[in-house]
Amino acid sequence: MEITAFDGHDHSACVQHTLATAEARCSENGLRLTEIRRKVLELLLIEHKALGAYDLLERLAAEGWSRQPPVVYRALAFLTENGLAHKVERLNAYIACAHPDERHAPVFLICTRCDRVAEGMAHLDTALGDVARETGFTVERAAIEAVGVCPACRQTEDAA
Amino acid sequence: MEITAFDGHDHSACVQHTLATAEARCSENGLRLTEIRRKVLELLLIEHKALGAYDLLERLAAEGWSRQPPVVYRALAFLTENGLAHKVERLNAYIACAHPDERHAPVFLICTRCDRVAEGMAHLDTALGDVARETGFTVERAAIEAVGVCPACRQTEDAA
DNA sequence: CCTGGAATGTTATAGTATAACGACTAGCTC
DNA sequence: GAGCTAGTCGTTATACTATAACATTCCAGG
Repeated sequence: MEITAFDGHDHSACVQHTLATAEARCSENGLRLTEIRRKVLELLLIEHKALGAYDLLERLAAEGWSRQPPVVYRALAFLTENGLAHKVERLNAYIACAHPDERHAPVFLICTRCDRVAEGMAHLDTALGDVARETGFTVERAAIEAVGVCPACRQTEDAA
Repeated sequence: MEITAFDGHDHSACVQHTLATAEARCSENGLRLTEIRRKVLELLLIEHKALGAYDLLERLAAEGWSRQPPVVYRALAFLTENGLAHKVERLNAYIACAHPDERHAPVFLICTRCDRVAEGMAHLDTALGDVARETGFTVERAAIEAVGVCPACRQTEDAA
């Protein structure tokens, strides 16, 4: 598993690669990655952290789009429904999917110090197997959200 | 692990027992389970499902409390901070903790058909061990939220 | 073409949550 | 018991998040 949010990495290449992947996946599946949807995904990728809907809306407005909430909520709905982004429920914020190629239950590691969010993957069987089996509950989708301290912030605090 | 939400069980006994446990825990720890906090916990226990803050507020108002949002949000903050209730982020709703005695990461099984929510427990090591180890992220709290179909609803649908 | 479904623009409103401040109370110290 | 202090509660106002509804435009397939 790769988890890049807490590492240094070539970010502009990472953005371009993910956008290209998203375009490919959409055209394969007959989905329309329209200009605004692409732009929202790009904003999420560039920022590389979770952004609130109204924060995104400001950035869209700065580039000439309308400032009406449905503008951004519709784009986010498209992206989340098609596995290109996730909502981090705990933050009421949205983040580009870091693993769009693989079917997975997202695991969000939310740093309470710097607000950055890393996305890992969990296998549902591992995380939920026992519970689901005992209850007979059929899991359709799941997410794990953990709050804590990322390595960088921990190091800073330990030094202090 | 006991998971009672999808079973039949003696509900009034279950409510009384949990309230008694909560009182005991609070007095042990020097916490004040005031009248309104106790009432909110009782409402959550009686309903045995996730309730929205404003839904709770209505019920409180029906029993003579003020209808101002802070009334219920403050009680909910107390209950969630002290492990007596949880917020189900996915639903913006609150539910009494089903396992107040044990330190755990809650696992919510949210039925999309009947809206009932069952709470299981996960061990953080199991659910998050790999991810946390690889990244060096220090997990403070975590929750798993799964949406799907509960056994009762599944049976109904299979029959149809 | 032209037409039907998808996407977008816009207005309005619904739903969720907290800031801020004053009044009151319980428990503590002297 | 008087006075202090921290916590709790009542209230007003407001901030933040999200969607309903409907008109208009776009565009792929017939």
